[in-house]
Amino acid sequence: MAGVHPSTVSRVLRGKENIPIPEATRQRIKKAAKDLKYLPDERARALRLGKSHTIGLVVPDISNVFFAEIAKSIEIESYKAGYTLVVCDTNEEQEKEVHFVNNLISRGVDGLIIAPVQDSDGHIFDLKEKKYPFVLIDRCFEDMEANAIVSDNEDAAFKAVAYLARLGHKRVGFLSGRQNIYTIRKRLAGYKKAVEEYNLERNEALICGNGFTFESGYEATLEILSLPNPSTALLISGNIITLGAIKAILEKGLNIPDDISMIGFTDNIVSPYLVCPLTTISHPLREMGKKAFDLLIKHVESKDNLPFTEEIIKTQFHVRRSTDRVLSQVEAAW
Amino acid sequence: MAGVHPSTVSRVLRGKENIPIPEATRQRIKKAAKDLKYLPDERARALRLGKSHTIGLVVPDISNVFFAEIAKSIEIESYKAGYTLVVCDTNEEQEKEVHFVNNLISRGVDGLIIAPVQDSDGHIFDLKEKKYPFVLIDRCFEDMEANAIVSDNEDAAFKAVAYLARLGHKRVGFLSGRQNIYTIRKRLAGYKKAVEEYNLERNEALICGNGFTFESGYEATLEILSLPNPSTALLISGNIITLGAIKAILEKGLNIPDDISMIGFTDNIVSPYLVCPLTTISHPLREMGKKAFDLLIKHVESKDNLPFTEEIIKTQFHVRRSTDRVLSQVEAAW
DNA sequence: TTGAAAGCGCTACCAT
DNA sequence: ATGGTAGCGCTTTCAA
Repeated sequence: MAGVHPSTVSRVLRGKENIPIPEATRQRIKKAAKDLKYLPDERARALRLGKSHTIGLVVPDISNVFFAEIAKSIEIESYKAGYTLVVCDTNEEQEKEVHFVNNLISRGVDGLIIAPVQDSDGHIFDLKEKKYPFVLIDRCFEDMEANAIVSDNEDAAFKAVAYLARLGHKRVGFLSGRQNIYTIRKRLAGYKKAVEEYNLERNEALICGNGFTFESGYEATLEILSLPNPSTALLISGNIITLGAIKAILEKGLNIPDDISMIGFTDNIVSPYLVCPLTTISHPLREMGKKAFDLLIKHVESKDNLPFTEEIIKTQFHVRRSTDRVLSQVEAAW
Repeated sequence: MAGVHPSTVSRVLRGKENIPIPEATRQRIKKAAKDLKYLPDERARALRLGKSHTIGLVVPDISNVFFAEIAKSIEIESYKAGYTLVVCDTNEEQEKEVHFVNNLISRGVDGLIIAPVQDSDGHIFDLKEKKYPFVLIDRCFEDMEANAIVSDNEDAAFKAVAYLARLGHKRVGFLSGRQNIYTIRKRLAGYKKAVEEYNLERNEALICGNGFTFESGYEATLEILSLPNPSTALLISGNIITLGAIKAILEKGLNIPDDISMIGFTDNIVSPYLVCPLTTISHPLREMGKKAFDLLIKHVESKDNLPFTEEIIKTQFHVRRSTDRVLSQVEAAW
């Protein structure tokens, strides 16, 4: 339409200012592009250039605010950096994760951020072998060296149980999510350490649940409350589980926190406004997302083989009391 | 590696069973593919085939459970149908939306589902002009014929206010989100209609707020509570806003629902477990997501120009009382 | 039964 | 200052 060769169009439209092209031609081409509402075909560019300026994010549940927050911060960072983010939701299903990882590679994303399901790791080892840039977030594999941004689950669980112990609790229940993933194993380790150190009741029946759904939280809580000696406090590993637990507690006619104390392992915007203000462990999700993105891009844009980076981020402890609905933030340092 | 021509490999790997290729060759090729961990380059395929089996979803805030639920259901449907979903979060910024829509088209998605920011619509008209398949979800443009799946906001708002009127309220506040979008305009219309019909106090100051953030909910509520005659009930247009409103109400030392009643315009999994169980209007988000996906795919896979479909989905009214934390679902039919 | 060639849209390189 | 050409990886058509 501008009467010039495609290569010339290409040069003008990507603003190669250093190439000598008369202003007249430039304008003609730009006008034509505008009139035609021309959009470059990014597939073709990616094919030609070997770079897509796209990264993939694979999370187990985008409808859980925990991962939605992470996704949001990574989205914001990618936009700023001129990358497009592709988000995939595995629904905690290993098969879907493998599918998505392969699919994303197939479509030429420059790198991946993954919160893995952790029922298997072969596909992740494949990524390493191919030297494909990727960063694990929230969950990592302890027997695998890889880029990872995780939070300090063990320490947080320890401090939470210690806090309950100091309030006088002797039987603390632990509502776990899926037990074979990194975060839960770490939290369980911290829980057990505190149980030892504070000489609380050791009872496997107090460790209950195996899933991140509302129902599993509800049922696990009912189990614990039906014990001959039910726990007087609960440490709860997830946003949605917490709601199931509340339902069970209320149905049993119990009061929170008079009859049973709760600490939630993830904080979110509703925590202060629940039935009873919920004391929580807060994960700096936005920060984790940003760090994961920055780390990934560093690897994507570097020519050399950078060494892997693993960062464990400190959590914070938010004490919330029913007497005050005002959020008070206590440093986890005690 | 299998000693055959790429075209033969292509034929085998995509299971063109009708093409006569000896089983021996087939096995050789499949083995080689497996050993090499070969993954087809979807960019190249898309380029060649003119079809990417990818659809794009553009939402204003993925960290809001409202859109996260929609995203989740669309994700599930696409996976089942063999499509990959690309989710983009515009953060309610028009500029980002235009960027994402163009970007998605550039990368050859087969169709788009959009919950638009609605500060402008030129880029949407462009889609229509190019006959690009797309479906609007949750928010549509009243002066534009297009595929759309929305819920019955006006009716829902009317019934909610009517419900409050029947409880004896005379001054009902309306906490709106961004006022220039479809959903809010419709809700406002329903609100005003009920105010007329039930002869409630007409006062523009009772309509307050312009944003979907926690802060805007907080501040709008403070404004309403600071009126000479504060409202005795609130209709609240959003998940996050609701939390800001609760904060404001509690800070004022008021009790929910004794001093002030609340109805939330979106229901979610935490609604029953807030400070006071929240009566809500529930949008069938999963159903809306599925309908939007099915409609989009119908258009994507049809050769002809199908007529546009606009569907308005009924909402439901969930009455929740502080005396019972058990969810009681009342048909919106009364 | 398989290979060769063309082309999807783009851009880097080499010519002119 | 611009045009031609090749090739990214794939699939389809035609040829053998």
